[in-house]
Amino acid sequence: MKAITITDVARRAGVSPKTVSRVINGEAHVRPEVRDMVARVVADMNYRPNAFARGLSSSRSFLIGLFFDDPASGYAASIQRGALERARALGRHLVIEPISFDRSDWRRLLEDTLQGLRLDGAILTSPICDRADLIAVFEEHDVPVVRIAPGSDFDRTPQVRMDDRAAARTMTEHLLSLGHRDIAFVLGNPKHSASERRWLGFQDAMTAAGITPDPRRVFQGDFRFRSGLEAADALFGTSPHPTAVFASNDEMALGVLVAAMRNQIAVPRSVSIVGFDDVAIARMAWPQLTTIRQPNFEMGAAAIDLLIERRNAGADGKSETCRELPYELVIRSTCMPRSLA
Amino acid sequence: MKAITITDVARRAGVSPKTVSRVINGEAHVRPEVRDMVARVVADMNYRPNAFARGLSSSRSFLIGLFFDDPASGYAASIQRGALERARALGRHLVIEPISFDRSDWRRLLEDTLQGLRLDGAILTSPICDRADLIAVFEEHDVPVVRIAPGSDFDRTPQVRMDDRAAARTMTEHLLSLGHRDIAFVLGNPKHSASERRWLGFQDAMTAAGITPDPRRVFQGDFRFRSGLEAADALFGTSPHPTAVFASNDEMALGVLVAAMRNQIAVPRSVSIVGFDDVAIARMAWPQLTTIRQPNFEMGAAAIDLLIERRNAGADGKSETCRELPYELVIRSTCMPRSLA
DNA sequence: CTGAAAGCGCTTACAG
DNA sequence: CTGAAAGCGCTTACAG
Repeated sequence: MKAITITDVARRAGVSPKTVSRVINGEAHVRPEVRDMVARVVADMNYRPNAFARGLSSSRSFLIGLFFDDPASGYAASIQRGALERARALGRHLVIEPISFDRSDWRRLLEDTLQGLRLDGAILTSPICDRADLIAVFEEHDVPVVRIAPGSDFDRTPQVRMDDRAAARTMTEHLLSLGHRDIAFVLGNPKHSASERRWLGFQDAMTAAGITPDPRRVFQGDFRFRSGLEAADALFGTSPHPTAVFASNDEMALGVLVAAMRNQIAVPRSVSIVGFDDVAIARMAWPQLTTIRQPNFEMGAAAIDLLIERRNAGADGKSETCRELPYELVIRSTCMPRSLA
Repeated sequence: MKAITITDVARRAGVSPKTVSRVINGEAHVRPEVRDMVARVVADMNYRPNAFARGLSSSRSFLIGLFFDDPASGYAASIQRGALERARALGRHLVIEPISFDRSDWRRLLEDTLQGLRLDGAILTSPICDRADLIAVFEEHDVPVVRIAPGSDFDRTPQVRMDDRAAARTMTEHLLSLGHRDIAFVLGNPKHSASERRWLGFQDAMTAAGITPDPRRVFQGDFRFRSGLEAADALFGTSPHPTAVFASNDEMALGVLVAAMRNQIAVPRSVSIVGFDDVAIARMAWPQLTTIRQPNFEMGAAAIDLLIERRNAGADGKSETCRELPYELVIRSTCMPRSLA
């Protein structure tokens, strides 16, 4: 199948290739009747511009890179899906790129990609979005970056975020409103800046309620199931055990839930458990997990929007630099008022 | 930062651009000392070929498309990860493309991609890999395809698979060896050809053991958690309930597990439950799920291998057309001998 | 084994 | 508002 080129279209339409180019790129300065006519020929001939020719002459690639540390995590998957749908709707393609800082040649690999692919933009997710040396590489190669949930250098790039601290505070207040006072907290992976924000939000609410969190009720986790399980095994080994546990994400909350079962502690009758994220597995547990819904899909889509707006606004033009998306407290079945315990 | 071109390298090395091209592409017919010298200049100058110029002149893109129906499923995520790692190791980039047959213009969207991006190859996953009209579009555009776990038209494209039928038979034999005779089966989503193969494997083992599966113990599911839950609620409403349940994937097995808990049926004491896939959540349940490990990561990587081998072999050359990967029975904690029940 | 010429299919920069 | 010319940075096809 021989591909149709812009020259074929121009010949058939009786105009120059440049005019066809103007029409397909929606540029101004084409008489309406010419525009319509050319558009009709384009559709008739089923013409599609060659992305490589376009990229070569204009150094626009229509390719957006999504950079991940661990592309297989549930967190990454939902962001990816949001970015994917929006990118396709806007005629861009999404290239997935893993970054491994373990490899000493990560920088060379990245530069290969950046120089070879001439990405129109890049999306950086947590935790790699907080590496200043990484961002610098993108800056050197003039690739616009949007970061999702960064924890520092807020003025350096546009960003998409949600208020983890307020969300954790809301969740803690929910537990307090149920009468809980002895609340354990499982910290998230310290590499992710969100971990600290969630911990601060927990403290905010406790302090406001006149409670000083007990250090013996705080456990270091890493956002993985196993760490929640181990924290909770330690927790339930003490007597009395806390009446509620706030895990910094759902996967760890599930670990806490399993530990409770192993230790024959009824949930929520004897202990309330809450998570954070609202990933799919929150509804596959029994009881179903009370959690905070984090709008990952929407954050992925918003990151694409910011990148495109930026591009359309031009280097000088002003465009949005921070989009904050709302969270939501999702009450399901792992909590119960303390007085009924 | 002005990019370095092949001409810059050629000038510095005192050779023609064509010779540099030969070196970076590893072509034959370059004197070893020239090759080494040029390679040194390339490294010194930190030269990286422009993918668009390359693509435009050679119609090779170094881009491989991974096509999904539902890119957010856990199944898709692990295949993606395998494909991603192997593709990057071989200097290819992975573009993720969703296909929605719900949209009447799916074909046009796909053709835009195929003609615009000139993919070097495409990986099709289940269930879309069994759509003959989809495969035809790739054929028309001369894009080599490798399918993962197809259910028909085996001679049409190279493929990566595992023996679902034998795996299901193995799992069933495990249950039979524990003394179970009254085994319920939850069917998978009929759109996926693997669903039927698993069902056949179950029947194989039952028949070989002289048992005719009871139709009232067979439930239609769709691979989603909820369908497992609903099937099992029906199941546990009967008396006596089966002593074992084989769900066609882990997510549904988790649904069965939750249903058992809701119905106060002890697992595995009163009922054994097994799944299929060995996704991450199989270990986040309590008790941990006995299942079949499906090598998704390896299948994604193998698909890339087949695509590259094919390309290197040329249109006429022979290359591998079917790679079957091994499964594994993973015994965890949701099963128990029937005699102890 | 090596290179000069032409071309891939667009867009940029300019002219009118 | 429209177009002719040149060029993007490689590789192909050919010659020697």
